[in-house]
Amino acid sequence: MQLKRADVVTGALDLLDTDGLDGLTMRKLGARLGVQAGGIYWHFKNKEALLDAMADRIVGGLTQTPLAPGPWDAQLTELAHRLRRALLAHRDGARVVAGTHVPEPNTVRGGEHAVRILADAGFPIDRVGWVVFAVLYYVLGHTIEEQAQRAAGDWERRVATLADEDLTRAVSSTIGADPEERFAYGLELFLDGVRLRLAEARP
Amino acid sequence: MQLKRADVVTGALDLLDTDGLDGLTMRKLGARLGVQAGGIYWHFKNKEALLDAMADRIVGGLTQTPLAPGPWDAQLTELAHRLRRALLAHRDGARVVAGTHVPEPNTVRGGEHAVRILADAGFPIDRVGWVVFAVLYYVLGHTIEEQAQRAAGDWERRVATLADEDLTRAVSSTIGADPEERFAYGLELFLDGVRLRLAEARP
DNA sequence: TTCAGGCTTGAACGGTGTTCAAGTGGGCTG
DNA sequence: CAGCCCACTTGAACACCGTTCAAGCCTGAA
Repeated sequence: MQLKRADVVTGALDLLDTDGLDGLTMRKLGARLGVQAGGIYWHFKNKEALLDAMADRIVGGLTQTPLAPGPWDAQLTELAHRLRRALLAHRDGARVVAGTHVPEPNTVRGGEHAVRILADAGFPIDRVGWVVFAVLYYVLGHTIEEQAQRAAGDWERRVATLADEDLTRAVSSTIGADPEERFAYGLELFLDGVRLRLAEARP
Repeated sequence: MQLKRADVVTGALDLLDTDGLDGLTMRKLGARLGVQAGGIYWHFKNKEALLDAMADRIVGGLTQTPLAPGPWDAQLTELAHRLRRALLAHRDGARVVAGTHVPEPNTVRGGEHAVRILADAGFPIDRVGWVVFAVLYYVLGHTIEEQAQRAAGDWERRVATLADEDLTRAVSSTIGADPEERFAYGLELFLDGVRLRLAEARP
């Protein structure tokens, strides 16, 4: 049985989970697949193309099970949470998805979903994309940081040297918080703005 | 006159502007500074440390001129726009700042500023950090994409193949929009959420 | 003028992504 | 069943990367 395109992606995601994005090397991937490094280039013209395929696989399950019917804001919240969970499912998943912006099928499908939710809710169509991208930036940024545990330690060390008490409390209450609760909070901030504009836009 | 730490950072930012982050190489930087590549390691123990210093320089001017007195939301808006402009001032500036999360002096100072604005406005202190980071993720994400012109062309090509008309309009009205206007719009979405919570928190 | 030490050299090391002619082997065709 | 085709793999090379380090240079102080 020879290697198929999908097998390479699966192996690459395995390697990503064990070695992280910085440890994801064509030679190591070849070894895991029982293949020479150069052989991978028959399936993908680039490492970047492979990363794109990995990103698409990561966000693949997003629209697998249909969203429960309900108000638009509940649906959008659900979609954002699904995205975060999909990113967290693989080590450095957020970095992989953020780093590759060639829109592959699953990515497009996810975006389409988000657009339809807002459009159906009556949101001005030429602002829908602005909202979707803004939320996307937030989700990616939050999740990248969430997976970067590195930063937390540095901030913790730095916060001890701070004179300002408000700053100290703000930082420590942030790095000590439950990530999911923090994520939901920031998302809700956004949705408030969307609700406001939606109320203005329609009777 | 020998090389000083600050000269290396200046040269690195010059090279960043001409060659981009991916073209920023220790050997090329050495050539620009009239120095062998290895010599740079006397000033910075790492390329990462150099990138940290570059990031700090990029956000250096943020709190240079004091913010005009006024309501908290105007000040926060001004700070966010300053950050965006600072990131845009150098090629790939957003990627450089986003990629390095070791908090150096200027970064801390900027965060301190944002925290104080919200704290002085009466925002619950243990939620201030959440808001600041959420806004930061948005600014970085938006500006990275803004500097990645690559993506726009890909989306443009992809949008032609889309069946859904709403999606087509949403995408084209996004990539065709004035980036600054789009940036301000997304930021305002956030601020609406903050205003709402501020109104609830105090009499 | 001498000396110390801040700064630089030059070469090497191990690793990276990528290319490509040459080979292999599994499955269809005659 | 024989043979061939071509999808796939090899193995070696290429150019470049970040990083290290002994050895030297050059400058400013004594």
